[in-house]
Amino acid sequence: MRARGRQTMRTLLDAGAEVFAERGYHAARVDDIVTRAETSHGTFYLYFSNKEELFRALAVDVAAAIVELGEALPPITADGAGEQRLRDWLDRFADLYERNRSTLQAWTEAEIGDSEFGRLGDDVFAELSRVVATRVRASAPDDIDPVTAGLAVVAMIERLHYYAATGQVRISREETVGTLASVTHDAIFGNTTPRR
Amino acid sequence: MRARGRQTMRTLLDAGAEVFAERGYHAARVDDIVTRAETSHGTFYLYFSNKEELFRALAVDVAAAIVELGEALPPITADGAGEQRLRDWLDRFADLYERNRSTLQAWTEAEIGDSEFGRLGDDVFAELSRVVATRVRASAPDDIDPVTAGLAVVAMIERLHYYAATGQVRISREETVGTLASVTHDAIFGNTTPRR
Amino acid sequence: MRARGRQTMRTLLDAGAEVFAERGYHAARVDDIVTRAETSHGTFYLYFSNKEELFRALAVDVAAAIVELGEALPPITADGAGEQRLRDWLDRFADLYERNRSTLQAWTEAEIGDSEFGRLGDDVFAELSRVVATRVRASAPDDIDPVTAGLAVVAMIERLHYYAATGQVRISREETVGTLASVTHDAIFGNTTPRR
Amino acid sequence: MRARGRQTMRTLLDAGAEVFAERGYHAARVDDIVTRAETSHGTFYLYFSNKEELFRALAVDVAAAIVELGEALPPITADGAGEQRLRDWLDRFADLYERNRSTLQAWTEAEIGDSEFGRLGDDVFAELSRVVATRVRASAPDDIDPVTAGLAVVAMIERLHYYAATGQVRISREETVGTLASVTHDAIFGNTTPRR
DNA sequence: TATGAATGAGATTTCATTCAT
DNA sequence: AATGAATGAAATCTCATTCAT
Repeated sequence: MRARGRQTMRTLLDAGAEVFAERGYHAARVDDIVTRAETSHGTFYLYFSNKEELFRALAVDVAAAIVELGEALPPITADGAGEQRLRDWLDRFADLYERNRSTLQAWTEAEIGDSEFGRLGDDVFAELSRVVATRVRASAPDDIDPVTAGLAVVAMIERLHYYAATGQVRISREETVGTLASVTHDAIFGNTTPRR
Repeated sequence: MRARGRQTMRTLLDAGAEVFAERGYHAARVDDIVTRAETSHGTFYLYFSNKEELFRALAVDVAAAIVELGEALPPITADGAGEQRLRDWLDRFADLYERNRSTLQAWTEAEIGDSEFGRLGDDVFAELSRVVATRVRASAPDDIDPVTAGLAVVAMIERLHYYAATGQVRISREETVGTLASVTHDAIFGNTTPRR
Repeated sequence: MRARGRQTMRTLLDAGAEVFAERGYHAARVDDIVTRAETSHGTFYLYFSNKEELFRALAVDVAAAIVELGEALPPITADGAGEQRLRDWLDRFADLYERNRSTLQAWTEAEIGDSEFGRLGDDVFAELSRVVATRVRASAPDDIDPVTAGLAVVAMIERLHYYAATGQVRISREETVGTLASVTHDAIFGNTTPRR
Repeated sequence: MRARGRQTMRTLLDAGAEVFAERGYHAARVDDIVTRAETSHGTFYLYFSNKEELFRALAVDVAAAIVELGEALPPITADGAGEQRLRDWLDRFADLYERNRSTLQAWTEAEIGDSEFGRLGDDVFAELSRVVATRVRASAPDDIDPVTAGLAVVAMIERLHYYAATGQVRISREETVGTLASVTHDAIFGNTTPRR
């Protein structure tokens, strides 16, 4: 594939991301995508064998970015510095979510049955949960599984962003990050800030 | 509607719930539903004006049950008794999720764009979050919004069940409930169990 | 399937046979068939999952008729009575070919690669050849295989009708039957009619 | 056209012959041909204005070879020497069929409706039939048309090779040629070999 | 002379919904 | 109250051919 081809593919991917975000995965039509990309159906099928494959191409990239970010999660300590590091990391997560809002939103909808998306999503979540687990392990009570606890935290982080992104609730980015940092840190180390 | 009609409607609702669970809202075909219900297309449209309406009929019931359960959330105290009450409530939530697994799973997928499902889901979540917020308020640090924190917790609870239900991860019901109780209680009151 | 459904299916089969005959298997469009049958695409796919399946339905019937006719091939003797019986049988074959002209013509075109049509055609030819072989066996020279000779004769019969039917050559039905009877009988028993 | 151009054209013709043989005329894609020829769509249309023209280029050559072979059919006599000459000629026909198997196989499928291929094929068959007719004429009974009889024989020869070539039946080349020689000679002069 | 990319007309297929009985 | 049949709009996908370099 030459430069022109790569450019066309890029245009299609971008158009796809936009359309998926606007209309959702299922309601998105290949026709919408090619119209947005100002190209033809024929060209679309030159690069992707169907809508699902284009989505997978988007999802794979995002998955890689999430895993990479997961690996960058720093050790979290019980003190204020630890909470700040957590907050910084969550800020980067928010960046990533914002940048890939459309794909992540559509992912939820595509993730049904035994599609590959599901498995891809699993891998990402499993990886993230494992990383979080290593941070939780040090402090978790004996009777709960750190990996499950990690998964719960990851689920919370992802879903709150999802609700914020879809506009189902109206929360600012700062609020989202701040709340998650506080709740997560408390969940791990206990609530040490002064009560009202 | 006579007894026979009610029976037919019931059969269709049950069939719909199963098919939605298996294939997801979008992939579910009216044909799948009527085949499962051992009836005909004609009959389907005698009771529901379209696929969406059948789903709404399922969703409305579940939504009411969730709101009702939310209202039953007892005051949570920092001590062991408080955590036990939280655990008991989460147990009932697990019951509810299990009983309506199919609808709740499909809901996620249907919840896109500006459909009524989304709004219905919003109401449910908002209501639950508000209730949780009243419990969180007492202990949350000054700088975070209790409603947002409540929403975060609710998101965590719902999503972990979702992952467990779809089999994307393999966690037992006990583990799910236990972890959620522990993490949630810790998030609110701090981790008071002995560290390893 | 009720009476109405059977009628619709019949209409589609008839329309298919006509269209295949007129335009050939490959050039035939589902659209041509439904237009001819005065029905809709939707209805077509209610009865056949694609063009190929409709053709197979036609071909299976014809195949059965040919095999049945093959079984009716009487013992052929060297005398004039034998040739007359052969001629009568070829007349019935001509009837059958005429009645199913369209399908048999299209079959040639569809029969390529490893499609099921090919195998179906094989079975028919093999069966016919075997029957002819039993008649040839009595008189064939030692060094040739009666089944191969039977196949050769069957090939000749089928192809001559095909050429006559497609109009590639202009031969009357009488001429076709007469020539085949004479040539086939001679091939088996030797040319006993007076030379010019 | 320079040497390089001729080479490219040759490569395309060869690739076309292979692909037509494997997949049949209709199922053959220009894409298959250019991939096999390790060249591009652009180049294909530089040498042939369409798929049909490439096929015609192949067919014309084969047609000429068949006509030429037809003219080489020697006078056939009733004695063993005559049958041997016939056998030798059929052997050359088998050579020709083998060499051009791919094109001849595809030809059958392409020959539909009023395409030029049909007419090309007609000419070839007509020519062959006429030649065979001159050999048959001497011995045929009064009531059959020698040209029709010739056509019947030609049809038999061609089809038996076709069946053998497509692998629809499993006959060796020797068996094919032997059977055709025997049956054809018998058809013309009567069966003179000793009966079993 | 060669080619990768683009095209778009047209084919197939699906499926929610309506109809006639 | 029930149903089998029909519909057709809209979606997906294919591929011979043309274009720009």
